[in-house]
Amino acid sequence: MTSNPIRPRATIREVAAAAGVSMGTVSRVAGGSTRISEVTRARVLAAMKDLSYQPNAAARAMRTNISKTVGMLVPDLGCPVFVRMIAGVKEVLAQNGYMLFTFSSESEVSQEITFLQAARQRQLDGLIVSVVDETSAETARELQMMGVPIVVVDREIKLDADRVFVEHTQAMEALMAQLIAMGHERIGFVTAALNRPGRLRVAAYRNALQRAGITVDPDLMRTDGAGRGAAYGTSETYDLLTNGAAPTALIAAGSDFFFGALKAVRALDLSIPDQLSFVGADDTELAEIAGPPITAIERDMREVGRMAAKLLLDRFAGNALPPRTIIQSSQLVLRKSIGKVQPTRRAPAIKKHVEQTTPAE
Amino acid sequence: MTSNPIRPRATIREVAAAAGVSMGTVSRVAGGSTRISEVTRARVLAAMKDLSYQPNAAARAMRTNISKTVGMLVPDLGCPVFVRMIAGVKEVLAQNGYMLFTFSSESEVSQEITFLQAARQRQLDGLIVSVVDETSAETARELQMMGVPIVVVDREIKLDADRVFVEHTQAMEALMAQLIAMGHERIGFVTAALNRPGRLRVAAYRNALQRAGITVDPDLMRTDGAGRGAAYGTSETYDLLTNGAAPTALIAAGSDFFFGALKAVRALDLSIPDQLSFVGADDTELAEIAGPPITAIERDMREVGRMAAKLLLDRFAGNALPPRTIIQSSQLVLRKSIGKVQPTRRAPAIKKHVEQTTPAE
DNA sequence: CTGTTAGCGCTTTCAC
DNA sequence: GTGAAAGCGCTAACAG
Repeated sequence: MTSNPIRPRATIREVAAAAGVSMGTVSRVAGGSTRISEVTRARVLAAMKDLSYQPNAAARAMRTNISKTVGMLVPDLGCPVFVRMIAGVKEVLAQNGYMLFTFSSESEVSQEITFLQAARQRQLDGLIVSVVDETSAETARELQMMGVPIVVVDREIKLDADRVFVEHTQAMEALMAQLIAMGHERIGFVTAALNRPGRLRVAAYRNALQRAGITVDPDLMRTDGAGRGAAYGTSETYDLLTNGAAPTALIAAGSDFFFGALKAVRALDLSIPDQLSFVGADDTELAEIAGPPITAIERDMREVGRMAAKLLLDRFAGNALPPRTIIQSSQLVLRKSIGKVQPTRRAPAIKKHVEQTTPAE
Repeated sequence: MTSNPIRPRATIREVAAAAGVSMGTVSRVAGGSTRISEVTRARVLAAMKDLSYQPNAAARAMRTNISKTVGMLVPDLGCPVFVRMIAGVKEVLAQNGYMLFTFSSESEVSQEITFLQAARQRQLDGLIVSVVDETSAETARELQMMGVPIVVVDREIKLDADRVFVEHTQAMEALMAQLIAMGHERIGFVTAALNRPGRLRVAAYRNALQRAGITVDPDLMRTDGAGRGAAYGTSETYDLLTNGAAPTALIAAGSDFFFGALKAVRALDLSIPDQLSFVGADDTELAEIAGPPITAIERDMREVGRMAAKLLLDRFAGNALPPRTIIQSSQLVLRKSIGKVQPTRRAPAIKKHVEQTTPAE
């Protein structure tokens, strides 16, 4: 029990000396090799514990080209969708002795590039990525050069990689069918159509309307929110609800737009669903707890994370099949925030944006 | 522009050969040394780009003992408080060329230990930690052995390290004063008192009551939520509000208890603030957007993150002063969820827990 | 200003 | 079953 909190970290050489064996033997014990006598193994283990030895990962990685570390790139840690996915990834990875290195790009391509370069420098064994912008050539190039297995989550980019996709169309169509059945014809839609999820949802929105014989009013579609976050949800919702013929129902897809749109609805003091049917997406907690509980499109991102991790582990194990794609469903969860369209439509009272925060005295 | 996407990563030796210089020269260029002629620098840079060279971080770290990487340990990525702190830390670190390696322990000490060991193996240059449990001896031991600068955020653990603390007492006392002034005497309190924030808040709660001459009713205090998350908030709130003499006001401190408690209030269909004054903490977004907006204790965690990162960078720069402690204030943000106590107190109607989610047909 | 060289701590043949 | 030795890719003296 000689603990040396000051002295620099013990090396394999010191452990070897302490145990009276060679460095090679210590390495074999550390690596879990079987071809070691029980007595020496015990002696080495004791020495390791005594010196609180931790193998130097850098040295090991340099020798073996294996870091037992996976990198995960997400655009935003403030979005519950990604937080859940991270939890799922970590769950599977931890069971297999891998560490997860999570990085949020804060929705900036430049940060994304920085991370990918750092990942390459650190020889991460694999990557799970959900990029900010599918169309970024720079990101694509960086990804191409990684030289390690990659799993792409819910993004369409040209890359030799496994994919986990979410099925966005069905839930969106179910939602539209529901709203249309309730008599809604003017349905506002706030989202970002930059990437796969938004693109599919926009397509489903248009298709559903057309199929129902309802003219698509471009003014009701605010699908340019990429990179603008909750503020876009707030401003567009405010605009939709106060300018001209307001929609009778509003869909805000994406956790930030969901939040932002709800904020505008609160500021206008509209009652849900009496004055406005409101639908969110991607934030189960908010949907459950807002007053009233809000109908939303949701998906099991934890499971998506698990799947992504498994695909990656499979590659680590040497699987060399062509890229695979796994598809995970999403659900429409009905809550109290939508209702039949009122026969008499009111034009919402135009109020000023209200600061709802009063500082403590 | 000879790109070799297949070939393994270029080494410094290949770059040297391509540029017709020695490895040492390449290393100097990569390291940004000034003592290099402009012509050779240009040649080397060209070769690097051509081979899309990225220095091997493992090799570099092994040689220099510097990884330009900081580790950050938080208990829960689902808590907005930590997400904001991470953003602040990253902001400052990125400006100084450091990468941030974030790890969530999912409130499990065992995961925390795993991370700390991994951090030691990877020679992270420093750590910013918010531990799950201040009393965990195992965590303390692990931290002691790190051998690199550490900044502790809002936790009281015996450790030779810089600290950033949040001032919890004043906001809590301001809140209690406000509630008491509104006539509340039975004030429920749901939280976890395991760590510094909870402990201080509980103390402030008691003190405020005693100072006002109000007997502290232990049955109103549910301060054992550590590790039990939102479910604890829900069950205790439900219990408080349905058993015996219900409180007229309820404080749920901690983002998960805030959420959980609000869920119970929704299930009981109590109107805020008419039937119950309700106060949350640590989740500004939820507080802003719940119907009605909810009075809450909040703090600028992004700034806390910035401070923590600066303390760490200061140590990297060689500052050897004794440990410092920085204190960041917190605020009581008044919103519409609290009000004067009603002269006639109703006993809340006892209802069953309601599942509020109806699956799509 | 630039080339040469000796390791950093570890794993992995290859002998014994 | 164990030891000895050769590097992995890089940086930091030390020469020149």
